[in-house]
Amino acid sequence: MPQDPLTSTLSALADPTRRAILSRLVSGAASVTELTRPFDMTMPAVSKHLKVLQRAGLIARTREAQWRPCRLNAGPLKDVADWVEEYRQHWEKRLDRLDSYLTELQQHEMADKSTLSERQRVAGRPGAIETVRQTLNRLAHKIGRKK
Amino acid sequence: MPQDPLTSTLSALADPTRRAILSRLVSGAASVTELTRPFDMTMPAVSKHLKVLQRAGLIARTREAQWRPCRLNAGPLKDVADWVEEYRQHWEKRLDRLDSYLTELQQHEMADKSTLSERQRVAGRPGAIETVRQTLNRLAHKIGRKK
DNA sequence: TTTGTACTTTACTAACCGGTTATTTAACCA
DNA sequence: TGGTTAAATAACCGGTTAGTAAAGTACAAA
Repeated sequence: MPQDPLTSTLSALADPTRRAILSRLVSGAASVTELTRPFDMTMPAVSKHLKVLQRAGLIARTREAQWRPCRLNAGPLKDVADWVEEYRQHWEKRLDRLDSYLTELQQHEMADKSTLSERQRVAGRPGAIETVRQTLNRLAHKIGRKK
Repeated sequence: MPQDPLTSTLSALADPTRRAILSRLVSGAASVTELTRPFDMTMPAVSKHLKVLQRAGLIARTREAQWRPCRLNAGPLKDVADWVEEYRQHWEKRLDRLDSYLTELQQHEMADKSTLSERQRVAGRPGAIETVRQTLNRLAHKIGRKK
């Protein structure tokens, strides 16, 4: 079952051994033996990691006599960078004070809602403050970071 | 066994459902029921995903009567952005022609090496071209992208 | 042609993952 | 009090993953 590219890239990266391999390949192509050396691990294990990286398109392999050197292919990392970039405004604390103030208000709004039994059914749907927050987010997206 | 933060963040992101949850939380806090709605999945399943996100520090949970609203915490995403940034020069094809030319040379170098049996033992250790490439990489790092 | 080197493949195991149903906890409401 | 709702927890299941040891493949060296 082929998963979408971003998922397979992130899965490949979600392993410290594989990230170390990529970081080694920054300084140039390397054989499997050489890639195995720094790890407390057998060669077949590294061979498997390489297959994962290859299926994610993060490395390319050629044939050179009895060696099968790997070289880095960073292309898929751009997708990761693009994905994470969407969240930059959320970790840079640009509008943070206002945002946490809205969070406060929102909690009170939810609390108020829950005292009205009839309204309970629509709990979880955006209220007025939520709407303000969304507008704010869109605004921040526009002015904060030009795509 | 607690894995390092970057690993647990990337593992959490390596699932389309969890990424969709994060993207939903951009527009504000949400209850588990609300987060479950868009998916063809039971609430316990989503609850598990939320636990993974929480352990990675990507969401925070509070208590509001019988609801347990989640809100986004993008902090750990900065680490991902920082990690991937190290590879930007490798997907932007700035020095690409020169790099692939060096790759060519390097392959010949490896081939030449393998004709000298005595030198075989040091196969995989950087040769002259590799050294050039490393210098080039460091240079590109300095001029290509100011941290 | 034999030997050695680099690597892959196979077969296996233990742990983990993503989902399920059923049960339990906790808060609100009538 | 007893009933309803939100969510978590427990127990389970099938598929995947990360490792191993051992056998197989392909090329080079002597």
